[in-house]
Order: sequence, then structure tokens, then C-alpha cells
Amino acid sequence: MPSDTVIPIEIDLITALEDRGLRKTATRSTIVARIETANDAFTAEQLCRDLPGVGRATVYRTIRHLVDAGALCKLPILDGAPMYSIARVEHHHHTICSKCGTIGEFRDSTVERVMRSLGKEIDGDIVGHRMEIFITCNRCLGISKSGASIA
Amino acid sequence: MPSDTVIPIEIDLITALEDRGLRKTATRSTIVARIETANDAFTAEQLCRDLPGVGRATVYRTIRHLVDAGALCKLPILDGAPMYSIARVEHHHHTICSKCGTIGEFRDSTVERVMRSLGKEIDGDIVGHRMEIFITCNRCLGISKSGASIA
DNA sequence: TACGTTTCTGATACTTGATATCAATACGCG
DNA sequence: CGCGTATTGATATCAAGTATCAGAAACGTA
Repeated sequence: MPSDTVIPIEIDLITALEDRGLRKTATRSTIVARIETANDAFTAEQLCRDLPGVGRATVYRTIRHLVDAGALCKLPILDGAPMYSIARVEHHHHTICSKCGTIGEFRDSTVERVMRSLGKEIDGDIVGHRMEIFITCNRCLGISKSGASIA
Repeated sequence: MPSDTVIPIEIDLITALEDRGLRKTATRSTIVARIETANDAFTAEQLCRDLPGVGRATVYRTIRHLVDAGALCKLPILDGAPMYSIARVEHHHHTICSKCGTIGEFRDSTVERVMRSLGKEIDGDIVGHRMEIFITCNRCLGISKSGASIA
């Protein structure tokens, strides 16, 4: 039942930038449009490839701005270049398929509760946390265990 | 009471390499000695700097071998180059001071229990997990709140 | 111990991700 | 419209990490 708990809080990325005193430009709109239509996490290099008219420097700068604004979240990475996705939910964690690298999201209040109880054992003030669950996703399971319930 | 739960299982790193069919060489002994005397996590570049007689390629290769052998663990990173530390304990997580970047270790069975209960919500088979707690460490707290209980 | 095969080493060149520079351009307020 | 400031992007540069490959070292064997 609690499977579709991801609440898509649509953040207007351009607004997020403007709120930080940054100008609304054609280039930024292009980048942001590309990001907003992405369902999945992406790397900076992917954006560069998809937006050949836009300079690398600008892509990297814009991503940094969006992360600083809290509109993008820098995802855990298995290896290689960091990935980003729109920060749609208040606080969540990520699943990473160790076969195909696909990144998913989940939320669970238990994790947050554990964090609070952990406070006493930790040698300092907790300011945040991050959890990554490595999985073999259903699709990859379907591929290896040939004959499962995936198209 | 459960503060000193870190059990230092001394792993002989050279043995770990030999078990994988790799030769015992002077260079590897040098690298391993440096790693074994390190109390803290380190980066590949740090090793290169500390061992000027050893080639970069060899340092990087040896680290990879040790990680593959399970003798080193690749740590979560805040930003920049990945860090490594000796895999002393069976399973643990890391604290990262967001001021000074110092990495610490902790274990807590609650986290493992949560993982198990999380299984049903996750869209695949869980094969592992990783948790990072971002803190302001006591030392940094002592520096900012001048007059605290740290030397 | 000497030998030969195999592995290892490290200087170098290269790849890739990301940042710095800076002249030309675009924004947006008055 | 026109000006000051922010933005852009080609390019150079930086940094982490890998590929290459000739020479050196390990180690089983005799």
C-alpha cells in the first residue's frame, strides 16, 4: 500500500534560480526545460550532449546553482560522474541497482526515527544523513531469472 | 556504553593480496605498510604524495586490488576524490564532518533492522546498503563555540 | 643457484570530468 | 532606449584516474 508515497512537489526550477537573485535567461530556460522533462537522474555530461548549443561551462554552472538552491539533489553514485535529479520530495533516500545503475527513490519514516535515536552515539551534532540501498532491480531480476513477470 | 564497539579485526593486507594469487613484492609491501599505519581514511593521491618512490599507476592498481579483495572499503565522499579505509569491522557506517571532512565509523543494529523491514517497500532485491551521517564533529563545535570542552 | 616464464612496475601519454578566464553578449531596470 | 551588470561559451587549464609497454622483479623448477 505505501508504494506510491512519492509526492511530486513540482518545483519551478527557474523560479528557484530567480529567488536567488539570478537572471532568467534563454540559456537557463533551455537547460531547465531539459531537466524538467527528464524522468530519470542525469549527469552533467548527459545534459551537455543533449544540449549541443549550450556551453559546458554554463551547464555545470547552472547545475551548481540549482543544487545550491535546493532544487536539484546530487545523487549517490555507484562510480563515475555524480548524478542529479529534481528534488521533488521533502526528504528521501535512493535505491541503486547494482546491475544496471538505475536510481530510484523511497521514503521511510523509520529511517528518520533511527537517526534521532542515534544522536547520543554520535560524536558531534547531526546535521543530515543519507542512505543508499543497493538492489538488484526487478527488471534485472527478470533478465537473469529468465521467465519472470516483466515485459 | 556501546561507544567502543569497533572491533579491530586486523587484516593482513598482503595476505589478502596473496590469497588472490597476486605476488608479494617490495612495492606492495611499502604501500600496504603506509596504509596499515594510517589511522584515518586516505585518498589515492595522499598515498602517492606520501610514497614518492612509488608510481601513481601502482598505487591506484594496488588500491583497486585491495578493494576487490574486500580488505579496503571505499568510503562515502562529500565531494572530490574517493577515500579508503581498512575494512576492520564486519559492517558499519560513516560519519562525515561537514566542516572539516573528517570521517568516522559507527555501527548500530537498528539500522540493520530497518533494512530488513524495508524489504517489502523496495522494488527489487536488496543486496546492500550504506548510510552516511553528516555531522559537525566535536572538535569543530569546540572551535566555533569557543569555550567548549575540547583541548 | 641459475633459468625461464609470468607478473609487476613506473614513466609517460591519454581520457574524462570539471573549473578558470575573459571578450562578447544578453538582461532588465529606469 | 540605453546603460550597468550578469551571463555566456570557446578555450585553456586542472585533476583524478587509466592504458601502454619496455624493463625489472618474483618464483617455481631443475
